[in-house]
Amino acid sequence: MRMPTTPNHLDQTLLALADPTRRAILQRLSAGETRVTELAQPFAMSLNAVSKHIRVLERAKLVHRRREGREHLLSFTPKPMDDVARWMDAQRANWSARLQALDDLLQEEDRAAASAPADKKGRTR
Amino acid sequence: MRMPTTPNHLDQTLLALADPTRRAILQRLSAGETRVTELAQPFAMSLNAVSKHIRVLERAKLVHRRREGREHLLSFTPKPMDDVARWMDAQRANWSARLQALDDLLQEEDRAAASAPADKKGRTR
DNA sequence: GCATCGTTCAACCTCTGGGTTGAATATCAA
DNA sequence: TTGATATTCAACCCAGAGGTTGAACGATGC
Repeated sequence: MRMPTTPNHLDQTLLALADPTRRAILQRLSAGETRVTELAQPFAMSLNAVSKHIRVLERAKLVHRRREGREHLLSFTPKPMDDVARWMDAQRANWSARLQALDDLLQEEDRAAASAPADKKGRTR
Repeated sequence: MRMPTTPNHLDQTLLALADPTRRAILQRLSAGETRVTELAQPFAMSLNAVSKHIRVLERAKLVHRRREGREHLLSFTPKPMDDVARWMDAQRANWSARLQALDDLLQEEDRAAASAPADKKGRTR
């Protein structure tokens, strides 16, 4: 039925980043403000296609557009990437916490086994 | 013409992460190995849909599957996320390096202006 | 005014993503 | 064997992504 679930910030940021053209654009922009045409120049695709990519990046708030006469100057905005970084850090913290807990548990068992050496079914490790 | 450009690792990882269901799956998995059905249980969608999400995560090598009888046990694999983190760090380093350079330049100009106070056209800031 | 430049809008195409349902496959339990 | 359980495969639907081309539109420069 395809509910109209509004995609959240992480969705849009990650989606925007999941394309090599758009990552290249960001890379270029992190070196400084750039016009649309200039930005499109190195790519083997129409200007229109690049324009669309830029809109995706804007939607994700990864780039900001400043109009100056007929030129549109794009610049990189790092904040959404910070949010992604935070999510990933939390995720990895979770993960390593669990590994640590597992490790603690194993050491606990080892100690228990050592103090009761009659136990036959030893864990292989 | 739709060239068959094979998507690289970053593409697949970021694409896999750009969906709330899949992020939730990873979150669950970072707490430990889980069966497919158990994993699907909290979601308001068919088991099949979740199965597809899992395949996307596998393609991105974010989860690993271990068969045990008829059960498939999924576990989280953090490496691809490390790669993403590295890319983002590089990106942000780039960005702040440029800001720093800009800042240095401005201070340089300020010093020049101070040592030649006759200059009329002062930068407004 | 008029041509040109920088950019987007609109329409279209094809491929993929996320979802469905129904059937197939493999394992377990009796 | 037979039936239940865990999971995928296959076919389909619809919306959206990524690309194209052609036209429109607002600044700029004679």
